[in-house]
Amino acid sequence: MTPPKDQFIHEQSTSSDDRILIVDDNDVFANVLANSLKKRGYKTIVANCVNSAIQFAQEESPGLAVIDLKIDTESGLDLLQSLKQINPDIKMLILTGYSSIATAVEAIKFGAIDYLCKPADADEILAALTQQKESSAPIASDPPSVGRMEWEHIQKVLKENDGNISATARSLGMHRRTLQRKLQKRPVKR
Amino acid sequence: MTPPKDQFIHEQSTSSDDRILIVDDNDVFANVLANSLKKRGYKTIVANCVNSAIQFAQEESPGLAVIDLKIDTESGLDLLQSLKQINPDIKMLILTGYSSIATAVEAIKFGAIDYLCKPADADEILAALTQQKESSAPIASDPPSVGRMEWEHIQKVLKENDGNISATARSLGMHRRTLQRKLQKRPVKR
DNA sequence: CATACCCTGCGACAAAATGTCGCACACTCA
DNA sequence: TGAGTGTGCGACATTTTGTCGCAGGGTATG
Repeated sequence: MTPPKDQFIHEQSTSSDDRILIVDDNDVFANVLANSLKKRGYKTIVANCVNSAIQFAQEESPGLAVIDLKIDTESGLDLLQSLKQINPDIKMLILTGYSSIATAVEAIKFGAIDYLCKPADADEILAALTQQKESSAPIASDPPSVGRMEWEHIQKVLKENDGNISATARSLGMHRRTLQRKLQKRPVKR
Repeated sequence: MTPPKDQFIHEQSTSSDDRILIVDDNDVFANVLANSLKKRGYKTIVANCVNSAIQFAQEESPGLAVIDLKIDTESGLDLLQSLKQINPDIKMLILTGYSSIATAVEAIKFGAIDYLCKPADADEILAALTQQKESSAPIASDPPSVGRMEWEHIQKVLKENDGNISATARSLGMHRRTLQRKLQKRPVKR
């Protein structure tokens, strides 16, 4: 219901700020995100590897980009630089499940506008991309509770480990017993 | 915004790159660090509050600065901007025990050269300040622990609420007392 | 200047969650 | 068949929360 902007974005130089390049080697994730963004009135371009991302950037010159940190064996950080070279005005954002302070610092240095951790919903991503800091901020609904956050994260890692509870616990640095108990409990509200 | 690209800095204008301003409300820590840096041939200036830091920056115009994220009740993030105004060429670095991606992103955006977590030794700090670091992409192999995830999420929401603890607790559906306790604790590693 | 509100730090104590050990049992691979 | 790994779960010591409550600071407002 809410078309993108309504303010002062007339001069959008050569690139259009309503075309978003999504780069993620996980097709499912990329497409889900693409659809969410489309619903909000943006055009999306999905790339699942660095090369096609670069190609699309040159051909379509999107004004915005959402990039995974780890694209197969390649680094989203490197891609940041490539895209910036192609279009110095592009607004990029790193979105990752394997976040770390070190990579966040590098990402920003390389010109990323923000660095978000999965899971992040489309609204959050758009807010970061369009840098809608404050002013009229209609206070987006409450953020997920910490419990919800934890649950999501556990589920994600669990799937990465093919449901192996022991491996998940190790990877998360948590005791298997505790993980078991958490899994038995509530999917957590809110 | 910070133009991430830059290499040769011959003209070091008015400021000298061998004078380091250290800002930390913990005198013990500040002095220990100061001594370590002195041993390595640098001149140091220690400030334990925002005001004196600004004053020293104006009087001594140091070329480098190591700033704690939390200086008593004030934010090192704000100080970054003040110092940058006084001397646009200053190379600043945030050093904190309460690190988070949210604050790291802001620090870099505000012009910090790097963002390190305590404990960090003098060599590490110098390497970052003089930008001698190997610029590789150390993408994590394990996902963040649930504890880390929680910490990051809390920090993000806290930032959205301008540091208001009560509001953050409400928005997170968590008890204020509990939030306070979590914030006092150090963020978990990994 | 009194009053009302909201935020903050922190002590105290019971309730709930987690860390740890340990054991039984299933399954797979060489 | 033995070694290695995964799973479910009981039991119990520790920790971490949930709650109350109080005191102090800051800020509007009548």
